[in-house]
Amino acid sequence: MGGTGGRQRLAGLVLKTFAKISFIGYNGSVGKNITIRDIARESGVSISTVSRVLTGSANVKDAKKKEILRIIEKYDFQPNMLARSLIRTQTMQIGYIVADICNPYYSAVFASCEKSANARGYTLLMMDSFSEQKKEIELLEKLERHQVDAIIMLGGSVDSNQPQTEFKEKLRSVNSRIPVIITGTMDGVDCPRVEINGEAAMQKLMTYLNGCGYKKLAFAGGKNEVSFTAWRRRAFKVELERYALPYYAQFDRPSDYDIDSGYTAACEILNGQEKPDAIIAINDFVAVGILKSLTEHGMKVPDDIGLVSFDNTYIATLLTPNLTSVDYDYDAFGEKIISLAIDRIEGRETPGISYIDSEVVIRNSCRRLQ
Amino acid sequence: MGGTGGRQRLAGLVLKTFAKISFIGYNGSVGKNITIRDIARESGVSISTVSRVLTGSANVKDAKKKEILRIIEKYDFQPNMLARSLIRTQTMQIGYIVADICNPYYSAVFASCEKSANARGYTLLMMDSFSEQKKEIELLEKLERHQVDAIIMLGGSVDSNQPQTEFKEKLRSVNSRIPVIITGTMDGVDCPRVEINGEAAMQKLMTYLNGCGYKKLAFAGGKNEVSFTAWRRRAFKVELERYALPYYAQFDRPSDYDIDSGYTAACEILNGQEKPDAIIAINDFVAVGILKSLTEHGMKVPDDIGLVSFDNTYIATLLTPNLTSVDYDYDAFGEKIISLAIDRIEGRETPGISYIDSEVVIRNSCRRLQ
DNA sequence: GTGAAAGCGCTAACAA
DNA sequence: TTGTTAGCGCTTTCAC
Repeated sequence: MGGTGGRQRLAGLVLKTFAKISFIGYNGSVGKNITIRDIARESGVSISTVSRVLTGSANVKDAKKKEILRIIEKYDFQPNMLARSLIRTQTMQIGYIVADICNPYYSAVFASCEKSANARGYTLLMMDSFSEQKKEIELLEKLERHQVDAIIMLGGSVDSNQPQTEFKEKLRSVNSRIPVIITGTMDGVDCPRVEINGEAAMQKLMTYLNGCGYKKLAFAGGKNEVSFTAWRRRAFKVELERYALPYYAQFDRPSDYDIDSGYTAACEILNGQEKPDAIIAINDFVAVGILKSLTEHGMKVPDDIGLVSFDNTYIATLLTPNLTSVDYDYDAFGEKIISLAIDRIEGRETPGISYIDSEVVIRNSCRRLQ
Repeated sequence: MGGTGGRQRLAGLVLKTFAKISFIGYNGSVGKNITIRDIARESGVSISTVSRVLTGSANVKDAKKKEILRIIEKYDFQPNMLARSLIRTQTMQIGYIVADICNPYYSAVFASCEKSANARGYTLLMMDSFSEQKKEIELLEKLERHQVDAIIMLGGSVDSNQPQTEFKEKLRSVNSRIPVIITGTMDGVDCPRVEINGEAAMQKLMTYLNGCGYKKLAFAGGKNEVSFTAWRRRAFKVELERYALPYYAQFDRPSDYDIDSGYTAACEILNGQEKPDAIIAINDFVAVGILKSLTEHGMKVPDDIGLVSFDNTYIATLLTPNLTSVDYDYDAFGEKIISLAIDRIEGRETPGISYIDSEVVIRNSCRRLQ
């Protein structure tokens, strides 16, 4: 390549020839990728000395150091991380596969992870799987090609309790070479898992509802194929028993995780003669749909009926009334995920499963019954 | 390194010695990074031949190709992109700096960009600047170190019309080496820009409102330091004149871009004797705050007052009533940004500025006045 | 159709 | 404290 910047190479052979004389590169600047070698030449030292000031790996005489830094500054030189990573066999990058970054729950967790990762010198390489299993497998491969130091997976297959042999096989294979951290309850794969303590969350919520005096509880509770959902449904029943509350089969509705699905579930719940006095939504989106349906049925929240949900995304504060919702400690969530990843990267032992705590954030969608 | 996988290196010298015999690596697997060399050896060919089947750059005899692919499959081998990128001086990665990924507007644009980029063989390297200028500068440097082929910036400094010399200088410097695409209206830097056509958006909205028969319009319109905001405010006044509608200074309020700020602005607007008959919010969050305030003032939307906003994020569909909001063509937005980036990467000419169209999505927050 | 060899930009022994 | 050198894993001439 000689004097040609790499970027110009694409322009083809003709340009390449030009380049040796004077290539007018992108934006009219002289196209030339500065390297450590150029810095060394202009500073009058060897490349190792430049490398030393770049990495701080050894002492360099102050005068030289100053001069080198001056030249680096002069060219706004940034060392090539590809080369560094190649030789260190460490990229300081962590892959991040998420089901849907537009979902506020996932973006909140991501933002928290990004902060924790950055604070520890790592960069996240985030990719959206759109919950497609084929895409998840592709992304695992892509991240491996990019030599990420670890991979984090949120949502999608790792939240499912269906078979999905192909995915598990790939996950196992990748995980044998790169630490993979999953959230969600997928088993049969030897990755550290971070999970919201769903039973505890449901317990806290039910304690609150029982304290309010609600007796006839409905649950728009997500799909049973999603494992965390199945667990919450189980916990819901356990808690009903604990407080000696009746279980109404017609109030226990499966749902998807979006607004429409909440709307439909609420319509079904409100269909019969008997009405619940409070509804639990599996997440804030479902609560939105429920609220719409309630409004259409002429029922006021919280006057006529209580409404609560899980996740406490900012959606809960968007609604009128503001929604009482179960909050997870998102900061701790991200921190836990990242520190697990780094523990694995650095060869430390990690617990097979870690739980994230939750807390009921009380707003205005329930009231104290007499 | 010999037989030791890079990842284990961190464990220190002791392990390194072990490694030569039989290193029990991560998760109990034998730690060894498979390389093209291993594949070549086991397939009985040279590394160039393996490289050829990996890249498809030249013909390889079918029998050999099959055997090589078999061995690749056997080890689930993924070629090291660091090495490939280093030699090709091209990473097929595009850096993406965004002000706040948790904001649904930004996450929608990002998701669209990600799809377009992937479809064209590129990967996005997304980083959150949290709107901090210092962080933005750091991220520009980081992305340059990572040798991204281009950089996209959304929100933060590129949306500001304040001085910010330091940032502009860095941006100019980076942009002389790597194509940088910005959204927003920052000038004085020679980057291709993609912008929502704010005047057209305001025009369409005002045409709609005028058609409904609204006469006394209020505008909770964001900060004037944000340049797209300033443009919209200007357009707002132009449109008032066009339809011969009066301008009420007390109805033209600055705001931030969040719920609370919308709430405050609405309170100020509703403070006086005179009331507007419709309020325009600079984005959906602000509309949420306005709606809260209206509800508290006992005003019903759309019966007593109209409410519209910009951005048409999913928030617009969360509210009751569903919000009429100006939608941008998000698919086209992402596609435009990415294709500009790739045009620049590949050395093609690009327009200095490209506009994105908008469209009023009519829902239930306005009505036709008599 | 294939292999040998040079080298992308950097780090880290090893020598001096 | 510094320079020389051998690679990291791959692609790509160049020669056969």
